[in-house]
Amino acid sequence: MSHEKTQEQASEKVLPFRPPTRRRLHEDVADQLRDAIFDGRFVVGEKLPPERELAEEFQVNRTSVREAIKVLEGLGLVAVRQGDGVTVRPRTEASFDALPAMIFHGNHIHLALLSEMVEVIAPMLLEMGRLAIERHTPEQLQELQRLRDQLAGTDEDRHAVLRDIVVLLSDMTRNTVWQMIARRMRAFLAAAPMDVARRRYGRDPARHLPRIDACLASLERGDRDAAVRELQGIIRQIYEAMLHDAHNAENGGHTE
Amino acid sequence: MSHEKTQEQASEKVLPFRPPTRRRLHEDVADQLRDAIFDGRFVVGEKLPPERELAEEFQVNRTSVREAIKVLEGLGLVAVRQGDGVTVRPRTEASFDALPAMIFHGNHIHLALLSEMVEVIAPMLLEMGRLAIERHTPEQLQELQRLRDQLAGTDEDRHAVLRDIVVLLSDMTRNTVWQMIARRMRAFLAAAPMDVARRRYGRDPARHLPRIDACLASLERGDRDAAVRELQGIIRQIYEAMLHDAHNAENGGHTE
DNA sequence: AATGTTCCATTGGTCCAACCAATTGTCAAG
DNA sequence: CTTGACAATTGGTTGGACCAATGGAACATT
Repeated sequence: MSHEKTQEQASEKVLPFRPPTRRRLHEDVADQLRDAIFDGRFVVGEKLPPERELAEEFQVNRTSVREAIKVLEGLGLVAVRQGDGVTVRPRTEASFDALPAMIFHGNHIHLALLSEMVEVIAPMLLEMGRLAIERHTPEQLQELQRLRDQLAGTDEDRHAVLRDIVVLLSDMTRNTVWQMIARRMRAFLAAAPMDVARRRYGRDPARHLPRIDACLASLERGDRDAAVRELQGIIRQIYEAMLHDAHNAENGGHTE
Repeated sequence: MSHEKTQEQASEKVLPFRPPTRRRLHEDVADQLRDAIFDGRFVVGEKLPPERELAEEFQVNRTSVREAIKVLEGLGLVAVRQGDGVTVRPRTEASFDALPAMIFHGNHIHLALLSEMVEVIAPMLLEMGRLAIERHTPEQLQELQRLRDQLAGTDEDRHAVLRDIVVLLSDMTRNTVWQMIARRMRAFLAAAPMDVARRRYGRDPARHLPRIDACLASLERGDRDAAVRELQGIIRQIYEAMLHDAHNAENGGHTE
């Protein structure tokens, strides 16, 4: 396994160092345009200013603007037509990959959309876990135990551990597509500035430990149905907590 | 509703005209490179030839190569590092949007991956339908009836109708994320040259009509649980048929 | 021998200044 | 009113130049 040497190993033993991620001009431009679109500064169907104008506005070369627009096009946010211009596409046509930015908007959180996202992710996790319980190998189970212990530890970034668990679950399914989804999910969760909700409500991933242990125990007994039931419990717990937080935040002032 | 004028209306009354899809150079380059990666002509971790070399190879300007690489980067297929080069990333890091090309490879179909895809899509459709049954409006139900009749009709492209049904279901969920997923799904299904399997096995979307009618009947009786059960039946039918086809094709020669 | 330093070729990032090509609206001819 | 030619607008492509980061090789230091 694990011939993935690119970014996989980086999250093997995670230190709190963030990669210097040198920023390229077109990325900056793309981000600003993206935010402008989500802000509603450009309405759906509206045209962006012509490239030459944007280049002048951003004080960069037209090339950088063009590359930025390539990114937006890839995200499904705009449609480009020669001779006509660049028009904003409806949100529902956007790519999955655009969701993090749609939801986490600087300091602001799009709570309604976050709730909908959770509503989608929850059943996905359940199905993924169901398959994982069915198809895992002993080695993977051992690895899961290791992560469980990390979650109990005090030095670790527990949220990072939780994300790794999700990825491990997807590996257990032996399904490439689930693996892809889980990795995108990890990116999404990592991008989430959930510290806000966490600090306010004092959530800690470690609170899932009892249920996780119960699930693992069921697995070792060979009782897969019981394991699935426990899994359902865990996911419902996470699901309801997130919705609850979102609802509270919605009523109790902004998340800034 | 329906302020989405970009591509929504196009699929409203679908004529068998395919848009002239003006092809840009960088798209062609991107496609070729993408295929080369999926073909294994570039191994994971390997570096692509430098931009200048590729430009010469493709007989295009370096700019076009760069824009192509932006696209691949957006799909999560490659990682770009200044001074180092462009390296191929592991498949599991790829974006959802890369899946169609990963599976439908010119004349060839990646059957194993297609099976895994179906395994993922099936439970998604089920959950989507469940929510749709819960939350639909009378107008949407009426629209669904209309589509059902189209499916029974003889003039329509029945597979297109089926895709529209999926999108309508997602609209019924009132969940933006499901809507996004469904629209990407539609694109995926539309890109699928399933004619192959269809012709070989004589599948026709209309064969789902009895179950669809049963489901709609349950809904009108107000019996949502029964409707969900019928829905499960439909999805299982589709699911098993697809897996069956894939398995048969795998054993019975190539799909070319 | 091991380690740290300097230097340089390679490679992506950005810029500029043209010109090509498609789209759209205008306006005159029919 | 319709048609078709024209011109302005806007994205697409090109060639060439220079900047900036990386990684390895040669070299110096310990």
